[in-house]
Amino acid sequence: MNDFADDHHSELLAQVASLYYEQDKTQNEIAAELSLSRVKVHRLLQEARSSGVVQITIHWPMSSDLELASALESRFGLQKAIVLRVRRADDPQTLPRLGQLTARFLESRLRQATTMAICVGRATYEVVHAISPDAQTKVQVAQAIGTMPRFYQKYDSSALVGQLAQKLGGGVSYLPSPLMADTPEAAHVIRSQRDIEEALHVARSADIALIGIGTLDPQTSGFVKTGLVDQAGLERLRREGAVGDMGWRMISADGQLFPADFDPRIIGLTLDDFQRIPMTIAVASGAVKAQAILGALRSGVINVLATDSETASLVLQAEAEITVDA
Amino acid sequence: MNDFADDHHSELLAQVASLYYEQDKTQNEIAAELSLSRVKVHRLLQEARSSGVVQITIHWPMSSDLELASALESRFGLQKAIVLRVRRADDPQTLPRLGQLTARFLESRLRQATTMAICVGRATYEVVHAISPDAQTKVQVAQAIGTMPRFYQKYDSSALVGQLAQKLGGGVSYLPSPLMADTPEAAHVIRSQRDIEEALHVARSADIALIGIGTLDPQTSGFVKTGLVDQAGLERLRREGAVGDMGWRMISADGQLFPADFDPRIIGLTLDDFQRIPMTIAVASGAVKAQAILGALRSGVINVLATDSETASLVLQAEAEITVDA
DNA sequence: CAATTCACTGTGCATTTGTTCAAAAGTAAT
DNA sequence: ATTACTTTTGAACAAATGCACAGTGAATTG
Repeated sequence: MNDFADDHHSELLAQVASLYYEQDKTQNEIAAELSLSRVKVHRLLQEARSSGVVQITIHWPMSSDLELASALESRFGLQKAIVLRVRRADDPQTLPRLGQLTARFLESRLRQATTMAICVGRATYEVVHAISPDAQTKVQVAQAIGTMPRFYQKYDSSALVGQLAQKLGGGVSYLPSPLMADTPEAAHVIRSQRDIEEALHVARSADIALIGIGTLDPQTSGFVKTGLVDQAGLERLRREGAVGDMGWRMISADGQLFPADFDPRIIGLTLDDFQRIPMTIAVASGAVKAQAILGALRSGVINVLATDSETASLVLQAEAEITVDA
Repeated sequence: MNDFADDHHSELLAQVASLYYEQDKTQNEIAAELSLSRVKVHRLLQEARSSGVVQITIHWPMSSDLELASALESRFGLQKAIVLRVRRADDPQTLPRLGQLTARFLESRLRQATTMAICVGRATYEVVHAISPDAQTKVQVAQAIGTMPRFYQKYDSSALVGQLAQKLGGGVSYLPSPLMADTPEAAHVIRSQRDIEEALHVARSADIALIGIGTLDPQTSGFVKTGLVDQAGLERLRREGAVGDMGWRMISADGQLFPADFDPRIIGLTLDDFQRIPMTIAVASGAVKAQAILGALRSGVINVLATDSETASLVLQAEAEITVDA
């Protein structure tokens, strides 16, 4: 009953909105057509806007902040920095847009590549999502870390790998293993399996790697979301000097591998592996990631960083402060 | 150079649009703030709208046409008809919306199911796309027909199956075979492979099947898009009495399997297989599909039909005409 | 170099839109 | 049925918007 009435009402809203916005009629014309008063039409339009029946979206042009980019490049010796210019740091559109920008860069580099290794993550998901299916570069796509448990499906590693390979029209190398074994010994056994050894070898010998950077923020951390580490554990890691992770390898503020207790149990490429890959692209955006990004940049593992202007400023600022202190 | 200027211009457009539409400032206020004349602001807003920097979308409420639905149900002995009410038949939003509506129905039926078979297609893609990832029904998803060649990746059968299984949190049964073998003999060999026999068996014993309905219209036909049949061949099929296809099996106007020359070469469920599945859901929308849908309904293979009100009317009308003639 | 064109600008006025307010129409409780 | 209350309505006015047109200057052409 209520549904019925509601439905009719929002249908009216949509109808008025369509006449006004799509068919460019005046409120008076609409009022006459539907035999309503003009004021009523006006109120319906107001309601349509506020209730979301009419949605007005503004497509900001995507532009890079070249100044910040070259500042990052020279400061950290990067091959390339991609800095998406943003107005507000918390804009929910930032990550998809950064993905778009990064995807374009990646597409341009993929022509000369034969194998690409990828890690899961919200940011890398967006990059893969934004890759054009016409790219068709016949690049082999390799899963660089094991599959995570209980994670939101969208960011599942193997699915991401498959999707990308399909878009690029190339082969896939899955890493058929959990992300983390229960004990270091089990991890050793798993790593020594022929299939897994081979998959890791393929990933290691990639020309390009795409990874995300994680934080120790309990709201954001993939460690908490996957249940691999609890909030208390996260807090302890932070106290002991960890600032974030790259491909699930914890790093400290100075860019060294932080020896987390679970580190030997991870199945996937190590920081050294990533360092040996000719081009390692890290994507990360958001104020909370600034410290982690700084650590990642100092590690020397990254050749290309994609981020937003807000975060880039914070990173550069933090670097300047610490350098002055020292 | 030009890029730079263009970028600045559309940035201005976006800025003005944001101030006007998001921050509800008046054109006069904006003019003052950016030191432009009010007329200029007005013109920028016009340009922003016409150039697509500002996009206004109207979300029509989704409603079913229950009258048409029950007319279809009683006329063709369907378990259920889903009829999306549409205003214009050619609205590009129709298919996604129909997918949404069908997905909701499917989700409600999936709780009692253990296995679901699906066929590729634009319409079924939309249904799968609209399934909520929280559904988590642990249903096994089975690919009901082989994988097509050279098709737009988005509609690739195996990818669709994988995506759905992931959303539903259940297992997958791939059909590792091309859609069509080169000769009937080769098809026979392929079908007799253990893996394929098994995959077909899983699909056949599904509780629910989801299929699309194809037409012989050269613009729309998947046969032409995949290059399996050329336009001339399509024309010949039409002359000989075929009206469309379900899961790549051609049907005639009276709902019989039309014996196309390529039929024995297809690897996938047959019409008889689909008929034996307790609930076969067909999704199809668009005026060009009316004849094909009519044939499909008459075949008795379908238990549930999802379509739009426009197409539903055409189908009922065509049925009435032919019945009167006879 | 003048002439012509063309794209762009802003003034002034007509039209459209937004707001206010008092009256009307519901609603619920006594 | 009466009261006290909220909600909805549209007339009237104020504000904002849209448009036609004339003016400006830069670029192009004879």
